[in-house]
Amino acid sequence: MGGSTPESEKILKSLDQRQREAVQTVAGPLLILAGPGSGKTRVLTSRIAYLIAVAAAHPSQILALTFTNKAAREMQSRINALLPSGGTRGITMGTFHSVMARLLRMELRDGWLPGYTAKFSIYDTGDSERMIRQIIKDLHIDKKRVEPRRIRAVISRQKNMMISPAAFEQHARTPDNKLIAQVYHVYEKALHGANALDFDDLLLKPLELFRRHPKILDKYRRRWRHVHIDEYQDTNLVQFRLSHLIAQEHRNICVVGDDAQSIYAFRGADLRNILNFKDSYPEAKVVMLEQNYRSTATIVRLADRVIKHNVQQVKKTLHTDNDEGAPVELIELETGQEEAEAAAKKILGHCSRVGAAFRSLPQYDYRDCAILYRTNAQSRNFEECLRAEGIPYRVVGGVSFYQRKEVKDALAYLRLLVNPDDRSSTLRVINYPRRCIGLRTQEKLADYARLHELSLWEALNRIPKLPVGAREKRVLGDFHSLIAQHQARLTSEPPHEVAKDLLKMSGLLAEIAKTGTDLARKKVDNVQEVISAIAQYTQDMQTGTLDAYLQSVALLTDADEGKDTANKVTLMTLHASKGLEFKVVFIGGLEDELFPSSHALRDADPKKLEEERRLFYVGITRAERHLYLGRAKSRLMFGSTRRFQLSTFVRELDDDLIRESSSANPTSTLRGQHLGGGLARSFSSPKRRQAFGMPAKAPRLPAPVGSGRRYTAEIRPGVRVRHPTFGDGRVVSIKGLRGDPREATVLFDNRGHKNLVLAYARLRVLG
DNA sequence: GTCTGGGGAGTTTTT
DNA sequence: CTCCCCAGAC
Repeated sequence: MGGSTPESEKILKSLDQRQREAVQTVAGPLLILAGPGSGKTRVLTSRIAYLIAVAAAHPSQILALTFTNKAAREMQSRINALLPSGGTRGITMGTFHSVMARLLRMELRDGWLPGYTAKFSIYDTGDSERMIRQIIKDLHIDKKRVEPRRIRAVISRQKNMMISPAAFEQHARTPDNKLIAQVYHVYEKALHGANALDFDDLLLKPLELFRRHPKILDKYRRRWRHVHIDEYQDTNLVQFRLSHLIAQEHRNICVVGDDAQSIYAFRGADLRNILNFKDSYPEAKVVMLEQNYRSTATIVRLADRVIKHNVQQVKKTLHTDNDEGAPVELIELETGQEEAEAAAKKILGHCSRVGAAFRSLPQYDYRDCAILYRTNAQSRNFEECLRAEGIPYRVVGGVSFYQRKEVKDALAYLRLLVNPDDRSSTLRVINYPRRCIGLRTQEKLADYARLHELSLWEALNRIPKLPVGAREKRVLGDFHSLIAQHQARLTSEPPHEVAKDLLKMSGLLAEIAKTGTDLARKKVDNVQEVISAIAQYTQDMQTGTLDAYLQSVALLTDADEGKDTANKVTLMTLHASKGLEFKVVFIGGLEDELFPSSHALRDADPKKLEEERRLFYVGITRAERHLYLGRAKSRLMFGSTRRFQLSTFVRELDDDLIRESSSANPTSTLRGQHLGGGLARSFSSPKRRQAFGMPAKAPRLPAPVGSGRRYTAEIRPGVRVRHPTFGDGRVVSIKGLRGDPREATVLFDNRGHKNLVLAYARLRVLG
């Protein structure tokens, strides 16, 4: 193994001693405990390349599980770069969920799991919730008592812990849990009846498959001789069992993770996987990677101090040889808008030629900057400010392409083609667009189906027998033949052609286009894009089937879409930032109840608080050179302005770690730079503001509305405004503070009076 | 039975 | 703004 070849030289060249040790351990269990910025992705990719180049493993023997699809793609291309001869094709790489979905698609063809076919639908959280809502209705449960959202979460948690409906029912003590157990039962049956798998099933079903059919397990044990799992701290019990089943015989399993970066406990991630790795693999070699190559010493020190406040953790000492770098700045301002402006100014300071030159710092690209926040809702302020400043940006998450309503509707039609038993999709489109199949008729259909243990589609196959009137039979028949016809065509014609026709014939495209607005056109374009995506995906007819497309699309996440090639500032949640790095990072909303979230504070559960602190740690360690922490003293939340205290996470830190600063005016940052180590005071108090030549009162909410610099403050009675769908009109009255109106009554020239919530309606002031 | 429109509520994080 | 619910019109 020690033999040195040109390829192994190349692979090992860029690594330090510890990293090399990890890479060269090619057999047996290996646990790599890697701090942030320690080059763990590099180690993982080098190790895989090394296995292929030096240890002569065949690529197809390698299984590499990543946290996101994007990480898998990146890893693939990095490995290819290390192995100029190529030959990496055949590596099984992807997220746990996507790899298992592919496996199921292969194996379910032969009916290994009764009732499921290879054309199963994948239900996302929304679909699951929809099902649960339906079940609650059927069971006549009062929705006020246990809301569907919570039920879904509880059920998911049980599935993550491999607790069956029966087992959950046995241990259910509270009336709520007894109710949920009941729903859980029906939910599982409904999924099965719909030939559908939720996210948890994508992992549970392979487990079941392996248990029931040792032959299949054996096949994969022999196939995947080298198992790699990245972000191991965020795996759950099912994932542990799965990987253990595959690896326990050959024991070539390499896991990489950092307990301090575990931020997905709410989703079932179980730290015991990484903490107790040695229990399952006592002979495991452990390599600690503690040197940080990413961030300045200042940032590393801050991260280290933050995480020291957690009791629950493996002792690790982060260190770095990097330079001190700039101080971390805490920016305290009055409102969320000002905070967003400060972020924009800071970014301009780094990315504009003037700003960078003034500070005699290297000029960065927009793509080197990121704004991170706790909740998706916080992106709005930042977006508006960046737009007003003309700074290009992209928002990761939020409403991503595949989450838009029109896209989901289109996908529901297509899912129905592939898997007609798909109940959630049926209910979604059976009366959309309107075809006179009302709730009563749907109920009767569902009742009939339940009585005879049929799926909705199977019930539709027996329309003459349904207990509905003649008119209803006709409309149901029309719907049935619409789907059936296109389904038949799918066997002989290209999928995108069939999809195009179905979306047209169903009336969906016309329904979306109906209003004729710009927004409508955009929605139509989105649906067209789905059709072209299918065309592209199914070009390779070997693997590119419509069902494969639909299944892969269900597993796409916001973090996967990013085209990093575009020179734009990245906006995303702290969760989505995991694994990424940026030269300049701005973390916004460092206030109690926002970050840490109210949930973590309210429950006074140290575990939850510690997870939030780890999230802060993750955010801090994304920064390579410059880190800014933003905080607003009051913030608009749920429609009213509330005061917030500085985040516990900042208060608990020693003062010398962070420098206070303010960028309420553009030069203050620049000035602050020349103060050296000294403390630039916060500009938030009137006295201080005046001392720095600023108006004593903080300017009132300059909230830009829509594109351009239109502020809600300008909206007052008598003003002419334009609405994207209602056209022009005149403001009659406003609700809320003067200068900070919340709602406006507008008399439109063609539409009469409308009440508009300004936070949502994209009103533009005319003139 | 079905459709329309007004009213009310909704925001942690996500494979 | 979007989703859901409910009353009342057709």
